[in-house]
Amino acid sequence: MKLLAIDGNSILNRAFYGIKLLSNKKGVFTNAVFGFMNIYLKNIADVKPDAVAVAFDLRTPTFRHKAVSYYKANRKGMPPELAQQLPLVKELLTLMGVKIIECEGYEADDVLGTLSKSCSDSGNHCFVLTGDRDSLQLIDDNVTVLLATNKETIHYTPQRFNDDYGFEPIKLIDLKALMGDSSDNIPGVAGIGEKTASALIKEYGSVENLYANYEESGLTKGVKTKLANGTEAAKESKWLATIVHDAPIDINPESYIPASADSAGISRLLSELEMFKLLEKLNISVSEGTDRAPEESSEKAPVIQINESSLTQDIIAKLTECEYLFDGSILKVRNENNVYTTDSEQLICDFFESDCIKSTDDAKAHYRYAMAHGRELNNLKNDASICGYLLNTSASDYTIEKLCAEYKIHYYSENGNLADLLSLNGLIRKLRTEIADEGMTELLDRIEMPLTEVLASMEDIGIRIDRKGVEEFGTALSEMIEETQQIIYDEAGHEFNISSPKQLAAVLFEELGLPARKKTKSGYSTSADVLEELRSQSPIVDNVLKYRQYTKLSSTYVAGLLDKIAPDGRIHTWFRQTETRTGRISSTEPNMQNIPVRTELGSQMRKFFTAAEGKTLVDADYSQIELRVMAHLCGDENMIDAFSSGEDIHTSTAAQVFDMPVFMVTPEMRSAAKAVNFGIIYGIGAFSLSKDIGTSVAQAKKYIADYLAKYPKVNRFMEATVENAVRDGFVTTMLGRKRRIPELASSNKVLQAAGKRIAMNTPVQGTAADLIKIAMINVYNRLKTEKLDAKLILQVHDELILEASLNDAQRASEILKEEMQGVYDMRVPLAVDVHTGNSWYDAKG
DNA sequence: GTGGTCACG
DNA sequence: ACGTACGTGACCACT
Repeated sequence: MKLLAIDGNSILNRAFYGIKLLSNKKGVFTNAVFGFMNIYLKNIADVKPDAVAVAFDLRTPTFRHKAVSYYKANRKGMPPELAQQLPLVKELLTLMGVKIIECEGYEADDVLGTLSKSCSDSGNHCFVLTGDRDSLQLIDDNVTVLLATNKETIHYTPQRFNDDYGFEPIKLIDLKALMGDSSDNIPGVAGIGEKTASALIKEYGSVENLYANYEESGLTKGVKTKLANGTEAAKESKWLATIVHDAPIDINPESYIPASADSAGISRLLSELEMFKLLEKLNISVSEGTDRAPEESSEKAPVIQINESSLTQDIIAKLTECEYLFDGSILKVRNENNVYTTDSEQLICDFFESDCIKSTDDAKAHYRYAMAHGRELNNLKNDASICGYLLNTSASDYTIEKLCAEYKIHYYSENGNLADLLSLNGLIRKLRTEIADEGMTELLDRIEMPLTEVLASMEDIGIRIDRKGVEEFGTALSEMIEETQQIIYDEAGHEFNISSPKQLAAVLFEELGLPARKKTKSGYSTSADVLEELRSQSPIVDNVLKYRQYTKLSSTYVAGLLDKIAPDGRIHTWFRQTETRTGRISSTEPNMQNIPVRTELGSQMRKFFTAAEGKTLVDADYSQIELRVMAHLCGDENMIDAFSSGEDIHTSTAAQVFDMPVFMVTPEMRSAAKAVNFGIIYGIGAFSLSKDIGTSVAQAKKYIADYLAKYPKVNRFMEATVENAVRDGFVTTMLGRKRRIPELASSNKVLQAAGKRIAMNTPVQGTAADLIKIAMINVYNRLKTEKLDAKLILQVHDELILEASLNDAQRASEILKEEMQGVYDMRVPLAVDVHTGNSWYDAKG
């Protein structure tokens, strides 16, 4: 039979360091569990073993075994992020019916040594799965070592080992006895490294044979002396390097045939860890682990007896409260034990328009449906995914099934395709309770739910685009690309793929010998900031930068946008409301929030976004909203005064930091102050600031210190925010939006520092997001109630764009400005710039 | 699918 | 010793 013997500690280690730190919403780290299971499942599929044993180190206070005695006792312990995952993996394996071996005083590799030896002796085949090359000594005809590396798992048979090392596997012990291994505290022979050791073993076969014969050999004097001095060390090291094969464990492979798995237990554990992909891979549904929800308590059976019937006008008229789901063609409404379905557009719209209080999922799509049919959607109070998002902005998605698992609500999978609909009631009630507990009810009712309708309307209306103009721009770009490409080929002396960072790096840094500064994981960086520094050294650099700019415009903007023009000649982006960690909305297919503006050439794109015939665009953007939010949140008088005076904030900051009157501030000083202001919002760091403004780190440090001295409450606010975040594990915006920050619980300094920057930035960015969302809702409602021919069509974080009839544009722009400025009572004024124009380019002012 | 790069606020 | 500012999405090369 086939036995798969796994070095649990080794694989867990590899998993932990190979995958970035992940955690569930409670802050439990999960990356090692995730990685371990991936490696485990992959190898189970490859090997198809009859039996599986997973060995873990077990160290006890009373050291009985050599390896533990003192040599390994001083090894660095596991970081806490990994240590806390160890019991989780053991629990998971146990639930899966997999046998775990822990033997007091022995390490995992000793257990594997024992198991593989006994398998080999009894004619069974053993596969040893580990990340540790030490175990390669166990290889023989009946023992294959599966070495897990970052990329792949290498199957080490005797043949493969010989190909790699040039001697038999068992002699790996002798190799280590000579060269030593610092990570295992094996001293080896002083002065003998890998190359010499390997040559010696290839020639002499073993430490013993080497020492019996080396004196008379033709080895150099130096090597002979080293060997002579290391006689004892070699013997001791060989003993240390030898994996034992007589650990007191059950060696009968039959004992390790897995027991049946506890699906419910696995489902519960993995749901808790939010590892839903893994659950899927194991063919277990999340619902298997969910108990009946407390709300649904025991008097109700899991299967609800449902009366299904067709939706009718009479039923709609009688409904007062219900849950419904709608996939775009079939509407399913639930009320008590009744489910009503229909595919009639008429009935669907009538239902949407009815007074019934509604709960659903994906509200925005339903508003769009209603709008497309010229109808309304009334009294929609709850959207499960929006609720889920408010409670945890970091999840990858918010399906009803996952939310049920996460919030321990019974998921009615017994009821087949009605599971989502029947689970919705309990789920929404639970999410509502949690939202209330966390003080986010207003955020949900006053901002996020009303916003779904606004976003639906914006998507539905879209923005007109001049297809012909874009096509012509594309043609011009193509010619420029062609031309630039040819020049680059000439300068390089040959053709290559300029778009390949790898090939470009080869040309620039190897063939042309330009100095490479920054490295990436896979080679030298060719990013714009690196190239910028090299511009003076070769004309090719400038052309590469041009090529990059042209191809970016051509592929992402010209081709990308042409691809998204709808039959009505307009672009209908998708606004995502449950995507960002901070509370901003995002835009996809296409992304309308990153249309070029910063360069002259790029900004030409905006000329093609226009108002329809007889209409105009009105564009309003907040000036420095994030700094104003900061001033409000921290209450610093100096900063508030600066904004209240109407002075340019960067100039004013420069005057403060450089301690001089405003009229003496030079453009350079203003620009440095601007960089510091950005730094303050992002969670300041001297290194990055110095790079940004091209000064020394010391100088940057001084700027920051001077800044914080002038704005003491900014400093205090930052410190308090981080302190609270570390204590609570989350930060909050002005309107109560929360973001968990698991990085703060990490023991990794780099991650911790990142967590602190997130803590400093999120309340500012998130509050600005809250404010513009409120403004959007108010603008939308004002335009509607005042019956203006003007509609919101785009939001770009601090900017709102309307399409208005020429008649109503003036009034609409007044409303826009008024609502944006007056959105919230702040300690500083909110300034808004408004412009009107036929194209986005013109309306941007 | 991931990493590099670059567009935006 | 190491990595280096916050938040996004799209495209390309490469594995």
